[in-house]
Amino acid sequence: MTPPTTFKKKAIAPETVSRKTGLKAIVDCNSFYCSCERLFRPDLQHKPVVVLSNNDGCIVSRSDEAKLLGIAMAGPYFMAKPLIEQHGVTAFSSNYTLYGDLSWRVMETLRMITGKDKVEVYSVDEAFIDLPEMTEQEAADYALYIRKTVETWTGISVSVGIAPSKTLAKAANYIAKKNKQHTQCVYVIISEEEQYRALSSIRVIHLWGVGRAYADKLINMGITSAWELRNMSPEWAYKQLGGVVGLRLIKELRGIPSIAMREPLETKRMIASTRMFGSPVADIGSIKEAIATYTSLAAQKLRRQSCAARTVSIFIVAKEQDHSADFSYGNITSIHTTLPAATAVTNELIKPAVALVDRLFEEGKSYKKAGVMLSGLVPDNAIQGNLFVPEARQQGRFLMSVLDNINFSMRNDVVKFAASGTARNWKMRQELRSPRFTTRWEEMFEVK
DNA sequence: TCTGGGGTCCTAGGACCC
DNA sequence: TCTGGGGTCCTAGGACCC
Repeated sequence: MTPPTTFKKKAIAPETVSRKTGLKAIVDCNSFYCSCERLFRPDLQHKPVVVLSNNDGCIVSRSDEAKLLGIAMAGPYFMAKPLIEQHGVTAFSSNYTLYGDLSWRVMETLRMITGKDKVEVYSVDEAFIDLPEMTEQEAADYALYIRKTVETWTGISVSVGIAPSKTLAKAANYIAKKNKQHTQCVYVIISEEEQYRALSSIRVIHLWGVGRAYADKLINMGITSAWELRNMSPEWAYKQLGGVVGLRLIKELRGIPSIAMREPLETKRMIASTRMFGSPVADIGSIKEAIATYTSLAAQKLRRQSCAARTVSIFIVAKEQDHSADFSYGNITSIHTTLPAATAVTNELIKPAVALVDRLFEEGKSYKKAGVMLSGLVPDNAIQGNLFVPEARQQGRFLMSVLDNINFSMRNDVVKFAASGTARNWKMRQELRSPRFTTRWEEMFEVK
C-alpha cells in the first residue's frame, strides 16, 4: 500500500481521481423569521408577512405571499410601507430570542435524524449534512423524509438540496425553493445529465460564491448560466475569480467536493456587536453608554465560546451631511487597542473600549451607528493557567458566569453595568416585536 | 424622516528576522 | 560597491455569505 517511489507531492492532483466521497445536503428553512412568527399566529397562514431588521430598518424576511406582492428583500422598510399598508401585510420587528430558540430545535432535529457529528450548522436557518453515497432516488426519498420530520417536530418548513458538493447542493436547494409545488421543496443533483439540466437553468448570480461583482464580470464576458461557468477551465477561474476561490468554485460545480465540512465546535475568530441608533446621537456620554453596552454583549458571546480577546476595536459612523451620499459608504471611523493580556472579563474590556471613544468622537458631529469588535481571540484556558493573573481576575470570571446566567434567563437589562447607563435614549426602535413565546415565562404563548 | 448586523476567506504588501 | 532567499506576522482591502 506504499505509494510508488516516483510519487511526487505536487505532481498528482488528487481531485482528478474523483473518489467516491458521498453526498452533501443543505437544509434551509423557508422564510425562516416569517415562519417563526406564523407559528404563533396561525391566523397569518397564507397571508403576507414580513420581518424587519434591527431598528426596523430593512426587510429581512418575507413570506411567499409578500414576495408575490413585489416587496424587495433587504429593501428599506419605509420604501415598502405603501405596499405593505395597501395589501394589509403584517410586519414584525425582529425577535432574535425567538428565532434563536426555534433554530436550535430545528438543528437538534437534524442531529437526531442523521447523527450528531454529521450536521454543520451554517447559519441560523441553514445546515449542511454529510451523507453516504446514495442513488438519485434514495437521496430524493431521504430529503423528503428530512423535510417532513423537521416540519412535524418543529412546525418549521424547510427545503432540502442534495448533491456531491456543497455548491451543487446549494444549487439544488435553489431549484427546490424556486418551484415548491413541483419539487415538494426537495431536489437532487447527482448524474451529469442532471447537472446539465439544473445548472443550465440557473443564472450565475444565484450561485453560492458568486456575488454582484463577479456576476457582472461574468455576464460581461458572455457567461450567463451556471453550466457555462462550470465548463470554464480551472486556470481561467483562478485568474478571473479571485485565485483559489474561483478554482474551488469550478471544481465544486463539477461535483468534486472542494469545500470541506467544518468541525461542529469551531469557534469564531472575531466577535462584533454593532447597532444603529434609534435616532442620531451627538453627545459623547450616550456614545460611551452604547459602546459599553455593545462591549458587554460581545463579551458574553466571547465567553460563550470559551475565549478571551486581546484586541478591542470600536467604530462610530457619523450621519451624512449631504443626502446624495451612498449610505453604505458612511463616514465611518474606527480605532483599536491591544490589551496587555487577553481577557474575557466585561469590565476589563469596557474600560479600554470606552477610552477609545474619546479619541474618535468629534464635538459637533452627530452619529447614527457605533460598534465594538473583539479580535485576537485565544482559548480561555490559555489564560487561566497564567500564574501572573491575580486572584481578583478569577473572581471576575466567576462573576461573569453568574451574570451570563441571569441575563440568559431574565430580561436582558435587569443586570447591567453602570457604564451602560439607564436612560438609553440611543437604543434602537423595535416597535413591532412579537413576544418571546418560547424563552420568557411572562410572554409564553397562551392556549385558549 | 426613515437604508441591518453579523461573519468568513483570500491576496498583496510592508516590516522584520535569520 | 556588492545587496539572497526564505520565513513570519500584521494590516488593508476586496469579495463573498446569511
